[in-house]
Amino acid sequence: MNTAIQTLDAAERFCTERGLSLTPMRRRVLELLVEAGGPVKAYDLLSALKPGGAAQPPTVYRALDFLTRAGLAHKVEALNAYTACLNGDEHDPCTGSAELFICEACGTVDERHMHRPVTDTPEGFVITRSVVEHYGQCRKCVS
Amino acid sequence: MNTAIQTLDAAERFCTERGLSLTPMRRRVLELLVEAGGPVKAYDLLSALKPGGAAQPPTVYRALDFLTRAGLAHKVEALNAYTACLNGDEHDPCTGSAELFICEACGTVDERHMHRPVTDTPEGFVITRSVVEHYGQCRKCVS
DNA sequence: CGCACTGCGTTATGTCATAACGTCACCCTC
DNA sequence: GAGGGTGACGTTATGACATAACGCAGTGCG
Repeated sequence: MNTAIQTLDAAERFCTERGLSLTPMRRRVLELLVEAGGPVKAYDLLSALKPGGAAQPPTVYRALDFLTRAGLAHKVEALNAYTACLNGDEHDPCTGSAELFICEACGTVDERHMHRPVTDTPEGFVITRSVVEHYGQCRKCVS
Repeated sequence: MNTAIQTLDAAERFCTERGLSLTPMRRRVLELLVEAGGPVKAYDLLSALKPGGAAQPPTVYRALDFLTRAGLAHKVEALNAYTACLNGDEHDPCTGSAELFICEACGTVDERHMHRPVTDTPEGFVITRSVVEHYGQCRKCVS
């Protein structure tokens, strides 16, 4: 799939612009996330990494930590899984929180960024991070 | 604290009305959640249960499963923790998804129910369950 | 009684994540 | 170019979260 390569290149640019180093390890993990096109478990990434040298859990978790901090990936909290953060072919990683729509039938994740304000906030509450995940069925799987 | 007893009684009524059996074990776990006033880890509940007979993980997880299905408790996904679902003194457990505001300073959870529609849904996507968790600081901890 | 069902005990195991320490490469500065 | 700081990663071990699978007791019902 060609888009994967394009977005990886874009990710590379994104990192260099910001002084972040997208090392081979990190790039490889991002590549796996992009190829998957949906949430992937850390230990599945680990297995996928094995062929080229035995990787250990901390290796993967460090890469995921980097990618999530950089905004190139998200953790899907309710699944204990991780997904790449890409906006189509134009790579423009989200800066804040994202809203995820996860199809429980085919596993794909549709990502939207939160435009809508949180109107029902308790008085004086200051939000620093939000987790918004919707589970259900996508258009294809409903029909 | 008297409200705890009131809400537990209310929970009891709530269950009997619906043909659910709030057994001593389940009631005890709910009681612990209410007393905590915030998210509690499963293994912390387990420790709290120990004094009166050695409990094992499945015991707690079964109780939590019952309570969450009944709408008397929620799992806080991003914390791997659980919290009681109580609306003040009047016990009226939520039927659908809740929106949680979690103070990272004092650990309290403020629960709101989602009145607002999700406007930015992908076309044709049918939502069956939503996880909405906001992290930050409550009014008391900000100042 | 014989049977199904529910709740819970018990043992064992599976799954997810991180602590702690060592090594190497890189870069900066003197 | 020797010393020293830093960041990335390897490695070992362990901690933290969750469930599978089986058995048994109590209850309700034909």
